[in-house]
Amino acid sequence: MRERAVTLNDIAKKLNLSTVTISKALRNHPDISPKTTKLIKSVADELGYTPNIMARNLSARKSNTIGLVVPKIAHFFFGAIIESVYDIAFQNNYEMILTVSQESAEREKKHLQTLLAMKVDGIIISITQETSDLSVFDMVERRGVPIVFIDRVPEPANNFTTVKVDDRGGAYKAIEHAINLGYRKIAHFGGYTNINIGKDRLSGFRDAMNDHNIEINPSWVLEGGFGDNYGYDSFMKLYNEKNLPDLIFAVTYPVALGIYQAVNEVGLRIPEDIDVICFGNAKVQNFLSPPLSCIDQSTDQLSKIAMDMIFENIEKKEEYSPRQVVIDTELVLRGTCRKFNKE
Amino acid sequence: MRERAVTLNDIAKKLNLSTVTISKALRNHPDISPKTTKLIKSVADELGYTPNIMARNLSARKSNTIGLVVPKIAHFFFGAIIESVYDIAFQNNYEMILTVSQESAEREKKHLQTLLAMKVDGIIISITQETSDLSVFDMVERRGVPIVFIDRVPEPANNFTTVKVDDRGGAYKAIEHAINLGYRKIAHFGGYTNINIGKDRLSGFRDAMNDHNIEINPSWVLEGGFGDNYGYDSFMKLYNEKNLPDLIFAVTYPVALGIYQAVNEVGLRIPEDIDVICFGNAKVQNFLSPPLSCIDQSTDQLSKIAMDMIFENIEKKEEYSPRQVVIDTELVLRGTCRKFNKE
DNA sequence: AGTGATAAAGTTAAGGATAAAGTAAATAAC
DNA sequence: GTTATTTACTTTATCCTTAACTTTATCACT
Repeated sequence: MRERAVTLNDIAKKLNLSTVTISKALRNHPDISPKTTKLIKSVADELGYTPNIMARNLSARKSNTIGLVVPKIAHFFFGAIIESVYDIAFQNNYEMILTVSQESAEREKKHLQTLLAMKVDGIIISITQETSDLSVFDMVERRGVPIVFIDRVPEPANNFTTVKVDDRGGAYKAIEHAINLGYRKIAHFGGYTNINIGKDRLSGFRDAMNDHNIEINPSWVLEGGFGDNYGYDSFMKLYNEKNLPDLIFAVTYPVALGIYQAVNEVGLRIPEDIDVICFGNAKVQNFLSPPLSCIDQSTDQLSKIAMDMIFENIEKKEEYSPRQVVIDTELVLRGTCRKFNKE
Repeated sequence: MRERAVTLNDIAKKLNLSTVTISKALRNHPDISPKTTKLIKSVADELGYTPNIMARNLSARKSNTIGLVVPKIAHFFFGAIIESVYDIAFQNNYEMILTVSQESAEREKKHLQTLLAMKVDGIIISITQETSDLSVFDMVERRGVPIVFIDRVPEPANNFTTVKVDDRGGAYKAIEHAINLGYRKIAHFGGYTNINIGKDRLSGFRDAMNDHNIEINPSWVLEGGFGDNYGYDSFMKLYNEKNLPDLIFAVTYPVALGIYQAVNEVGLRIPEDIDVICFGNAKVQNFLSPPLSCIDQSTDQLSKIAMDMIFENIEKKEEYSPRQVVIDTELVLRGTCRKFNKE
């Protein structure tokens, strides 16, 4: 037996009141007397009323929903972002629509259109590796839907509201630390440089090396991915060329995982034979042997700031002007990149 | 400058046609002549029309949205479930609303109500550890909203549609394999037994041991969690008691990770000093040393079957009757649990 | 010429909730 | 005792789209 959902109208009929009175009572509107409100609420409870959110949204021109667009899910960083964005949304009585671009700019655009059509109140997005056409984002802004970029942001960013980590500074900090420990032969397995995270991490590496007058060996500066197979392949390439550095700075932790695997396979040891540090922190790094040191980028902080800006933007609307927030990274030293420094 | 979204009405006015004509044309309804349809579409394009999905949903009493309720996000298994459910939804032109119960039955209930209020067309859920009141699920069914349980299912399950892995069989297979390799001193770090996955994995362990006439050492059968700290603590407990088995069967892979960490800390080696196998497969297991063997439960298969059932149920509606699907597991041997068998 | 069928629109109502404006009765103000 | 203000509701209009029905025009056939 199917049960039709109870509507305001059903309650209204039962009590011989108008739908609007019911609506107001349930929203604690002062128009309605406490006595009636109480009565209405008890009847609503009894009938098992749940508001039809689509109708409410249509009427209110607001959905209490925020849309999230990420390039991937099954990646620790984005998993963590999704989780903390979700948590904050939930605490603020917002629902979240999750969409995944799978690194396709076309899908990304489609998702944004869908989110607009769904009348989300705000959008948080981490763009794809290949996103170059920024006009979609302008369109979103023209529609008056607040959009905040997180971690992977468009460039130039000045017209957009963005939060990201200090990629260049983080990389710089790590490399400088390594240099101070005595490392000289340092490689960088970098990502794509058309996206800020790839470019900035590379330039942090470069700057740190240059500032300390250490020559960069071009054959040690690779470029081309963020995944474990890229780390694996890159290591193997250098290994086969018998051209291994002392330390590899990996652009992401999956790249470092690929390195771990390759190192294991060829029978070398970390950190004795080859050492590794990476950008990005994931819980599993603790369980590797040795535990992997990294540059931590707080996903909680990123999400919190992004969501705060979204909420502020939703309230202010017209007067909100774009801003760019850059948050600090933290060097987390575990079992790698600790030369001369082992307890 | 804020732009109001273009509606059917705007197009209608511009062309001096009725809204309905526009609506029909854009949906390729045969009522409208190809010529007019073409004209309307071009104007819609030019004005940048996007349908208001909330209005459409309200009118159609259907949302093209499916709701997903999981206990956690930042866990490989659920991350993978989310990703593949999302992919299938996307391919079928559905959106996905993700909600996370954080293992709280109360939140779970609230999420289900929200999803109903949002008029999702179907719900996929993996229940919390503490869910005991099944009346919420009955309520969902009475509302005519298809609901499919995935992996963690209520018990008894006969009134519900469920997909899960053969937990008992998978555990049995692993233990039997270990016994055949010569392992005798086998421990089980189990989860909570009030949830099917904890209970069934334990009984697979028990049955395999009994069937091969191997006595179960009660002090090796622990119970109480699915997370890494539980694995860590449990190992440490046995270690301090100087009561270590040869092989530990961990109820989940995070439990195994905790074991890895503890083993490392006390300076033992896997698999030489103590060996591990776990239920559940995650990519990172390949990057551990040694790579962790496990019982693989195909998240893709689980999701695919769950979604197929949801779609079928959405179409059939009234006549759909609950069914329970159990899919097979696969033993994945990597670097652990391979005694006498090392190449 | 008159009937019927078909094509291509148009009209109305419904979906459920809410904002804005309106009304009647009770209370307050002077 | 008349006017102003509150209180507690009700009525109406709106959000935008779609299903179901109706109208008008055109053409074919007897």
